[in-house]
Amino acid sequence: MRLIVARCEVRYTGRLEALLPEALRLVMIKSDGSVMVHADTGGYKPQNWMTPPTMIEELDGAIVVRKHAGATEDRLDITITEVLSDVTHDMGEAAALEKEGAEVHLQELLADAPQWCGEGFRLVRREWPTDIGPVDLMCRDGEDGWIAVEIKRVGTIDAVEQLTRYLDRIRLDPAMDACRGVLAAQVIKSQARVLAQARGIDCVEVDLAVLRGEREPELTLFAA
Amino acid sequence: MRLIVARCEVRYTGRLEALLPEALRLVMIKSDGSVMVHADTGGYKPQNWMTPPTMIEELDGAIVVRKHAGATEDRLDITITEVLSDVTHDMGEAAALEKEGAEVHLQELLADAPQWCGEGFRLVRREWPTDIGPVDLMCRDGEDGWIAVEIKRVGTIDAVEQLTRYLDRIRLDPAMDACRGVLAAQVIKSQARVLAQARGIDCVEVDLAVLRGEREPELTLFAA
DNA sequence: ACTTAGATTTCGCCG
DNA sequence: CGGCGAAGTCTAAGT
Repeated sequence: MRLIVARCEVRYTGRLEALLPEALRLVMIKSDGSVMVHADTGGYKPQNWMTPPTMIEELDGAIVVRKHAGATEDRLDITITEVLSDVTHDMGEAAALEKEGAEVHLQELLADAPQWCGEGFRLVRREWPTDIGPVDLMCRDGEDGWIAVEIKRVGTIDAVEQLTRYLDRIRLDPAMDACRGVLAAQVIKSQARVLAQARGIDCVEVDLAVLRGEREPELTLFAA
Repeated sequence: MRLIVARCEVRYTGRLEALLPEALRLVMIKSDGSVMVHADTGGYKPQNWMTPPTMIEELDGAIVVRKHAGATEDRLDITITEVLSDVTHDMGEAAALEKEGAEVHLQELLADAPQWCGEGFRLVRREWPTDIGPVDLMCRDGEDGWIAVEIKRVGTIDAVEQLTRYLDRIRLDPAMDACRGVLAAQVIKSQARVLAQARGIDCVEVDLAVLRGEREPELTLFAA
């Protein structure tokens, strides 16, 4: 990884045109060809960048980064006027990130315990195929009724639209014309809840800690 | 901006749980409180990060970054075992990025020349309000018919859904119950085109260079 | 090569 | 502060 702290001007030409006037910035060049230009503020995002695969040329105080982007060419022009620091570190391979709590994980936990999506639910299969894409879970309830379950980390209006499209397709099959829909998410936005209700789709908020059995569900009032 | 090249292990607890096993990485700490952990590969994204506002504590070889995230707390634990480099640069304020070619520019250009959205169109107003959000352009045609125009850089199926939701609301007004819809974009995906046609929504592909008057539209065959 | 869907999306605007 | 829409979104997976 090469780290250049320098006074520079940066121009991007590609999906749009952008110019960074001359100022002190960090230019980070990774061994995979990534190039990022960071200011000391502005948070997470680089002010300018190019993702791999790239071609990097350097002549004099100018760094040109190129990339084939379909028909046209993306191009990053870095003009350096003063170098404060320019160091390269060999970092080798860094182990990958181990994550837990993403949507896929939620789907695994709910597949193992579909009753959290609705009383008496049992799993028929995960990734139930339709001609416009797979439904996360397909279940049946105590009366053998079908239920399509869409799982999100955050349940938005888009999730309701997506589940609606699936239900439209599924119900074309006469054997499943009464298929119900359930949106299951860690958080469900109120607007999504309203739209779901209007379309007869049930909403369920699920708690990761409860699903993992780490925490008891909230106490039921008037429990025996 | 502080740049630390070090062997470290990083743990994130917040919206999910994540662990980065010990390896050589770059820890970037911006003066606005942003913290990013980059590997030498993996492209644009840091392997781990926290966006401002943050609280940063440092004790011995451990850096702890905290942040209030609603009810709970987000936390980044960086455990450093070997420091290869640790430098701080004062960069001052970096000038902001000047962009051109984003959706807002497309909207400005089309607002000035709505005839590119349809023959005889004239603009009534930009950002026409509905109770679920503003329509990009509201126009009327030669027969005084209403047309809601949704503008995107890339026209996808989601854009058609969005415009459909707007039209449903707009047509509730008896004076506008015949309001038509137009999706205008630099590129329109074929799936979006199919869905739009099924819903009676017109699609228009617009060319930025033509809109800016930099280039003539394609020659009309059999022109007089 | 292209399309689709997820993301600790981030970011900005407006209520 | 929450909600919504855009982003040069990026990225990984499937076709």
